Amino acid sequence: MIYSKWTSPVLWCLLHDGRLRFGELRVRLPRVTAKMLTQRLRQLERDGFVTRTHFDEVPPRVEYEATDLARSLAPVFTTLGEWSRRHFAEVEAARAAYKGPLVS
Amino acid sequence: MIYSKWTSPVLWCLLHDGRLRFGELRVRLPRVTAKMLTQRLRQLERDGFVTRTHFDEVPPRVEYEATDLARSLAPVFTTLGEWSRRHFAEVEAARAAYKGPLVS
DNA sequence: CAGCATCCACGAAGATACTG
DNA sequence: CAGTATCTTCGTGGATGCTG
Repeated sequence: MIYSKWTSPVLWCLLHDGRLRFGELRVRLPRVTAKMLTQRLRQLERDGFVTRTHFDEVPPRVEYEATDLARSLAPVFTTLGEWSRRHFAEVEAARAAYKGPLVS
Repeated sequence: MIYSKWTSPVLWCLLHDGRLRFGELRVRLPRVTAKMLTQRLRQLERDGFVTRTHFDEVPPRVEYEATDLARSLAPVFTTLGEWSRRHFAEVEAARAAYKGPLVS
């Protein structure tokens, strides 16, 4: 999950704002393409993190919602965020002080 | 960090087993190539997570060790591990039950 | 509106050969 | 032993066009 670029942002939106339509997610994540958004949502659905509800209307409406399994990730997000707030400045300091060969 | 394939495994070895030589890391991570191991170690050094100690001997000896900054990541590893132990079975169950289109 | 199909760009990673 | 150099492979992600 973490390894894919847009999974966390998508999940974050659904955890934070509740049930959302495809287009509403696009508004919240202006840089994501429709293709990638679809791919990530399918994967999240397959893995049990979101539910997809399709309404047979015109124009079409599809809503996505985070599951309890997704909500169980809250401590992971919290711990990562805490670490970042407390320690990321040290990373930046190390980078500024680094004198060795450039990292590819 | 998480986004790169070998960063976590390398860091895990150094946090778990202490100071290690380049070759000792290769033994613990048999699938990593020397090139990638070097790249990740350089990046970890640049970002302040490991120290590199070079001994001017023949044959050469280089030792890597996790810093306090690396050790500060312990809660992140713990939380992720806890989540996995408690919930990964649910992901596998969701995958087994999934009937939709295959995810690229 | 919510997508799918197609093609393309790019960077991480792998394979292999060589070296101080 | 601990790398470096070079080439190739692979997969994510981006851009564009089309459709029920």
